Amino acid sequence: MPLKESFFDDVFEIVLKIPYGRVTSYGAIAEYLGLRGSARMVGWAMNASHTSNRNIPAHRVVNRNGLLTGKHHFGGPNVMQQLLESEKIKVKNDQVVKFEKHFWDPAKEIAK
DNA sequence: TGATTGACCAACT
DNA sequence: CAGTTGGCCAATC
Repeated sequence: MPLKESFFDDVFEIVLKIPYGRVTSYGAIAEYLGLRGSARMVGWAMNASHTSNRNIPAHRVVNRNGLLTGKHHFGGPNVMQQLLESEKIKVKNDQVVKFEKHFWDPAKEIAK
């Protein structure tokens, strides 16, 4: 088991562990990795997710406000919202409804 | 090789 | 209350 090849792989692992109908935030992932403050890197990882061989449900990752900041990176402005609504997650005004309810904290759920 | 930017967040002014 | 700054790491110019 090699060490972390890169910061992105760790992010992908976590994102892949997000259960159906749940969402998390960039900051939560970064913080779980002990990189609080580098939430921007999580965004970069998401940007690279589409190049990864794995299918990364990046639509389950939103900003701290539950806002779909990266919706434009899905190939379309509506794609992200559509994907979320497909998982019974309601999105209104580019924002996840009841975000706190759908919020999935890796630090608590993964329980390393 | 140095400077800039990037799907963020929190604190400070 | 809104705009600015600092912070973190990696990739692009």
